[in-house]
Amino acid sequence: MKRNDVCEERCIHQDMVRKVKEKMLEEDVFNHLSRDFKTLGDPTRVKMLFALFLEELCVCDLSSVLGLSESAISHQLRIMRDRNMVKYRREGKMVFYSLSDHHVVQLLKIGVEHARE
Amino acid sequence: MKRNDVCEERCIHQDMVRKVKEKMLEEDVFNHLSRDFKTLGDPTRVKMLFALFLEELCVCDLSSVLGLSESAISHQLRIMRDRNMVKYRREGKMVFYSLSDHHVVQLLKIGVEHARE
DNA sequence: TTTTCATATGAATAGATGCTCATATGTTCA
DNA sequence: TGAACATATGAGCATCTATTCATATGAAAA
Repeated sequence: MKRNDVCEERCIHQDMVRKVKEKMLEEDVFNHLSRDFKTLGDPTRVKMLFALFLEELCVCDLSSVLGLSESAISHQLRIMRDRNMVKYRREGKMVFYSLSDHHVVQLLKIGVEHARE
Repeated sequence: MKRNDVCEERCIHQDMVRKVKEKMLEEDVFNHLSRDFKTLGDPTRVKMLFALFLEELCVCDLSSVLGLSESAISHQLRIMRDRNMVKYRREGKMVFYSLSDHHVVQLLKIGVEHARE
């Protein structure tokens, strides 16, 4: 028979655990949160976002700045579009990308501070 | 013959690209940065960090809070120890973990704000 | 010392992910 | 319309990663 939540014994600090469980956020919030961090958790994407923080750029520009294929850049842009981290505007054949969210800028700034220490 | 950086033609906005390239941070900074974000980019780890933000907890407590095996928790703790995101203290047979870095708290807070919108 | 318990860790595996290549879409210009 | 070009996307593959299971370590109690 499987031990259930209530009759935990062993090393568990029941009071602490109960208290923490009550204060934990909803599953969805954690999933959303970790998905956003994961999006920032790739060197290519973080470079792209930093570049877009400096200037609005087209796919070709990003490709040149990062030294990666336009296909690779475009795939990553799609991911960041889906996560609402970048927005775009079309101008003729080109598509210009820029950051869509001020939170991204905040996260980048804090991250850079931390990374530099 | 491969086209080099200087004689790019096509769609590239040379001035912008040059400007952005100059302002880009060092490779190491981006790698460190993305590694930190990646560490936050997993539901299990983000839950663990949030729980540790609420209370100092032992492995067994975290296992109970998250509903995951102690082995899984321990593996994740090791990753976060290596990234200097959590610290620990031994007390008898138990090891208590807590957050080691105020940046982590900042990142979590901004992330939660964003995730909730 | 030996046993017990809390934690740590190595190996294995299933699933996720980033890039490349080929191809499709959509816009401009001839 | 058709050619040229910028971007987007699907498939495939190599790599990475989170968990499980088995085992090791380390501390306390018997």
